[in-house]
Formats: sequence, structure tokens, C-alpha cells
Amino acid sequence: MSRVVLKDVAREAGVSINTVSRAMNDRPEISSETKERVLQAAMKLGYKPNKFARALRSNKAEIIGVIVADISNPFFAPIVQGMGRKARCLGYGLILQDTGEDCDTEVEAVRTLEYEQVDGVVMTPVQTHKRAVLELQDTGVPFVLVARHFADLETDFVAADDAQGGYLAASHLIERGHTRIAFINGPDYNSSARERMAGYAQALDEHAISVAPELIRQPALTMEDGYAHTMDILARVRPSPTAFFAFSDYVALGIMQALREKKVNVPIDAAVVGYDDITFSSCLDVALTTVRIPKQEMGEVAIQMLVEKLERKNVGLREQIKLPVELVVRASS
Amino acid sequence: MSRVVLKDVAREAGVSINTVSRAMNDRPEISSETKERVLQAAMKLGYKPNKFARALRSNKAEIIGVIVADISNPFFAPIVQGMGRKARCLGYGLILQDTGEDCDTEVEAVRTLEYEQVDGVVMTPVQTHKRAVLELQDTGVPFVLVARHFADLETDFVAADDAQGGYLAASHLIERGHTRIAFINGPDYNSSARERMAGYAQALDEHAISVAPELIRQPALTMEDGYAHTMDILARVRPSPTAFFAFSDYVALGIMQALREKKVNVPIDAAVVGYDDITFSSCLDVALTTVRIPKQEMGEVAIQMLVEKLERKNVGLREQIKLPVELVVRASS
DNA sequence: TTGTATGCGTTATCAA
DNA sequence: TTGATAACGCATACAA
Repeated sequence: MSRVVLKDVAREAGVSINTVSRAMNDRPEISSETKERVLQAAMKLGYKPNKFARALRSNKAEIIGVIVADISNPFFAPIVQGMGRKARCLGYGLILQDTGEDCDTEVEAVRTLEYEQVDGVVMTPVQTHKRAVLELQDTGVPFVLVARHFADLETDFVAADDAQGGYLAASHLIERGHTRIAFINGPDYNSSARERMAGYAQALDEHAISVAPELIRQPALTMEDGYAHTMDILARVRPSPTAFFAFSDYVALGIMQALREKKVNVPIDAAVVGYDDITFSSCLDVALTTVRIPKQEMGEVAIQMLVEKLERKNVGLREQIKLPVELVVRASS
Repeated sequence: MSRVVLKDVAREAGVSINTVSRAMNDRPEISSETKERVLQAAMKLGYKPNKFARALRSNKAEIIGVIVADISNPFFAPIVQGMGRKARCLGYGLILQDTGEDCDTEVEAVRTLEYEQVDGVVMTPVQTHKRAVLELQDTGVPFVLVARHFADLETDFVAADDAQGGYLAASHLIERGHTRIAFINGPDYNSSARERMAGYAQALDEHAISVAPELIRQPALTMEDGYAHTMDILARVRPSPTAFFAFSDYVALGIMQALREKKVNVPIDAAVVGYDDITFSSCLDVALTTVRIPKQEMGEVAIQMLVEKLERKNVGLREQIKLPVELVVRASS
């Protein structure tokens, strides 16, 4: 029993092949009664369109390539989840490429997806080099960057409003009475790091607090980084800061570990504010105050944007969206 | 400038279309010099094979469907990561479906993947119903279950050796001098829960400790479950257990929260052992002793198994693999 | 409104 | 060793 194809349905319904085609893709040029008859026949035989043939004809597979830096990072996972949900709604499949935050793998991923002939690509770029993005532009495949973007590159993207995030976090700490607020920030090549710094500085400025260079530490990406910077600050900076603002919840975790070791009580002796609001942050011994990024939504918006590009063909338009973030106050501040 | 196809390369090299095809797929029936010339021409023109045409012809897309219960669960994410890595090595792409641990979505996912005409499927089944698996069997698409399986269903699967895991955890606690070991286990429909219970019971039995029914609690899947069961145990069971073995690190987190609230010091007054070894478990205030499942490897093995089925066509063979687990002792026990 | 015929780019079958 | 030609299943331009 081989696969049921258009020809079989045509024979069953006593019509031609392309009448069946018309019925299946409900085009206007067909009488409702023949259409009905055809659909009956299709149903009866259990017809399923052959995706490969359709793709060959139309040169579209209804597949979107997703290049993600690290799916096992609880920051990215919900983003991908959001993508999946939206893609499903819009009738697209997602083909996944994990780069492990590695540049070469990222370039490799772009090539693989080109080979896969995906309709479009969404990608959370590793930002140390922009080779992959440039290559992506060369292929001509429509794409949208997610979560991270390049200030000096004209691409579509959807990201978080990190200037706002930095501002909210710093303002919150200032309201709590802190004036010496350490900022353990990400590396400068990271778009988010730069924007959060701007927001942080603005908040301090509005309260006439000067930015103390010895309290700004970079780069920090991991828990270990957070730990090391904090240890260094506690050892060498006087007066010690009474608050720590971290580039990510991961980094905040390292900060809290260092504070614990140095018997600095959180939040009594020092406040800590993280960033991202990954799942675990609310489960900690001392639940973490953090800046929540709408991760699922970010993924959804990215897919939405891409599909609009794909289907409406509004090629010229540059869409650059920054989603609002939200301060979530918990026990650590 | 439209796409370069076989015909273009053929013209450039001065040969026929299918000589080019032979060269590209390096078949034996071609002289090495013409082959060389063809490859030169292909390179020069930048030929890339059309995946859709190839798929139509061969009825294979070299795509594997992945149905995962919850990609934002730090237990599943590394599994998917492992799958991605192995799939890439073997020349397959991964198309992702997240079910959100929901049965209906799972059935939906199976249908979608059938529609996508994937070559095969790997899936971490939601175990409350087996409808999706049955439907998957009906489609005839080769598949492998991952992480979870059904005792009463003859399918290929790769999972963790949970009997061993339960045994290791309980033995460890016994060695530490505990005899009243609470087991906050998963629901009985879960294959892992049943097998871990067996391992736990065996360890107790070997040390002539009887299994106390009041210390066995089910079902627990979330942190909240762990919290609730622990609170109940602390309130009503005497003598109180001196150790807690959790179905997952998540559940353990709930247990630890309850203990903290009740001023039970870990590990002085009570030991806690989790399961899975998700990333965060080592970052906790009191780092969690746990049973490590080789998550990445599990994903890799699943893909490996599936691809062998696909390519070797060894349909008859049932492969059921249980990967060894490892006890990771940290501060909580 | 319906049917005929062609092409999408490959691979496979046959002759040459 | 090579080349002409026929599928694969669908969609569309064109004819009826």
C-alpha cells in the first residue's frame, strides 16, 4: 500500500488531477459541489499532501531555522519555547541549531540552514564576531536577530529594553537607600551590557550620584565571574558597596556565593539584583530580585516578525523592537 | 541570477546532467578525470544541491523530529543538546516540537511531524496517556523513546538505569548512618518512579531496613509537591526521617525549602539527595547531593539508535538501553 | 468550471 | 564510462 497521491483522489472522484489540487488548496475556480465530492474522496482515501513535492514546486518548506547560542541555558530555552508556539500557530516548523556560544559553530550553523533551504532564520548571535550574521546576509535568506543585536549593523531584531532594565534596577536600589552600587556587567561587545550601563548611569545621574569606576566591573558572564569580581571588590574597595547589580542571574548567583563566604548577609548588609529572571531565581534560599525579560514573548515576536517578512515580502522595512522589561522585587534587595 | 542547478554544471563541464549527478554523489561509474572536471565546474559555479528535489526523489529529508516534553526544563534541554550534536555529526537536521507536558499537544506533535515527513522521531513521552506513542506506531515512522518508556509497550528506548539510581542514593544514605529515609517519589505511571522505588527498596532490604510506608510519598513532580510532602511528614510522622530522597532536583528544592522553614538544618539534622543533577543543583546555598543522569549522552545515543534504524533498516530488532547513572555527593548529605 | 500538459531539480533505468 | 529519458508529486499556464 503505497502513498495516496493526487492522482488516486482524482480517479476516485472522477475528476482531473488539478481539480483535486484546486479543491485541496481551496482556490476559487471550482464549483462547490465538485469540491465537496473531491474532499470526500480525499478524506475517504486518507490523502495527505506530499511536502517534498510541494516544496520543490513552491520553493518553500515552511520551515524556519533557529540558531540559538545555548539551549540548555535557562535564558534561551523559554525563548525557543515561545518560538515553537508561535511557529506552530503560523504553520511553520522549527529546525534547531545549537552553537554552544561558539563562533565557528555559528557560521557552520548558517551554512547548514542554507543547505536545509529554510525559508528564514531567527538567531541569537554570539557577539564576539559578526561573521555568521554577515554570511547570513549574503545568503539572502530573511532573518531576525533575537535577544542580542549589533549596534553597527542594520538588521531586524527583537530584544529587551536593556537601557530601561539598567535604569529600573539602579533606581530601585537607590530608592532602597543605596548609593554605592556595584555593577558587575557583561563584556562591552555585548549590546545588552552597554545599554544596561547607560540605564544604570542615567539613574545614578538623576539622583546626583556619581558613577564610581571602581564599582564597575567587566566582563562577567558566568557565576564564577560574579564570584571573582565580588571577592575582589570586597577585598580592595573601600568603602564597600552596599548593593550589587549583576549582568545576569547567573552572575548574581556568584555574587551571592562570595557574599555568603565573606559573611555579608543578604539583604541586610548588601542588596543583590540580578537580570533575566530565569526559573531558579525565585527558588533560591534568598530569592533574587531581578529584571524580568519577557522571554517567551521575545521568541514569539521574533517568529511573528520573520513570518511577516516571509509572507508579506516587505523587504525594505527595518523592524527593530525592544520589549519592555519588568523589575521583580524579591528577598535579596 | 537564479539558482545553479545540475544542468548548468553539466553545460559548464560539457557533460550530461546525470554524469554530474554521479560526480556529486561520488558513485563508482565515472572516470576520475571527468569527475574532476565536473567537480571543478560545480565549484566554479557554486553549485548547491536542491534539497527539495532530492527529498522528492528519495523520499527522505534527512530530518529527525524531536518531541520533547518541556525544553525549558533543565533536565530536557541538555538531552536535546546532545541530540543536536549527534544529529549534526550524522548529517541530520532536528525539527523540534515542545508539548509542554500536555497529552493533546503531544498527539498534535506526532501529526505535525508526520505531515513534515520526517525520517524518524525521538520523543520524551508524557506518560499519562500513551495515545501519542500508539499513533506514532501507526504511522510507521521509526521512532525511539527517550528518558521515559512504557513497561507494557514494546518500543525502542534509551533511558537511565533508574533502579541503579534508586539503589545508589539509598545505599549512600544508609552508609551515612540513616535508617529512616523518606522517599518523595514521582507518580506511579512514571517508569522512572517505579524503578527507583525498586532500587530504593533493594538497598534497604540489603541492610535489613524495612520500608516504612509512611515515609514513601507520591506523586511529586514539582518543587511545590516536594515542599508539601515534606511539611506533611514533618508534622505527622514520628520519629521524623533523618534523610530525604527526592524524585528530582526540583522536588529536592521544595524539600529543602520546607526544612529551612522548619529550622531543620541540612545536612546536620537531615540529609537530602536529589535526582537528575540539573545545572543549578551545584550552585545552591547547600549544594545538592544527587544522582547524575548522563543527559547529553542520552540524547546522543537516542539519535544514534534512530539513525541506525533508518539507515540499516534493522526493523525487527528491539533496542532498549539503560545508561548507567552516577551518584554525585555534595554538601546536602 | 474543468482538463491537458509542462516544469520544478534530482536520481535511476536503461541503451549506447 | 557516458547519455537520453523517465519518474517523484504537485501546481500552474493555457486550452477547452
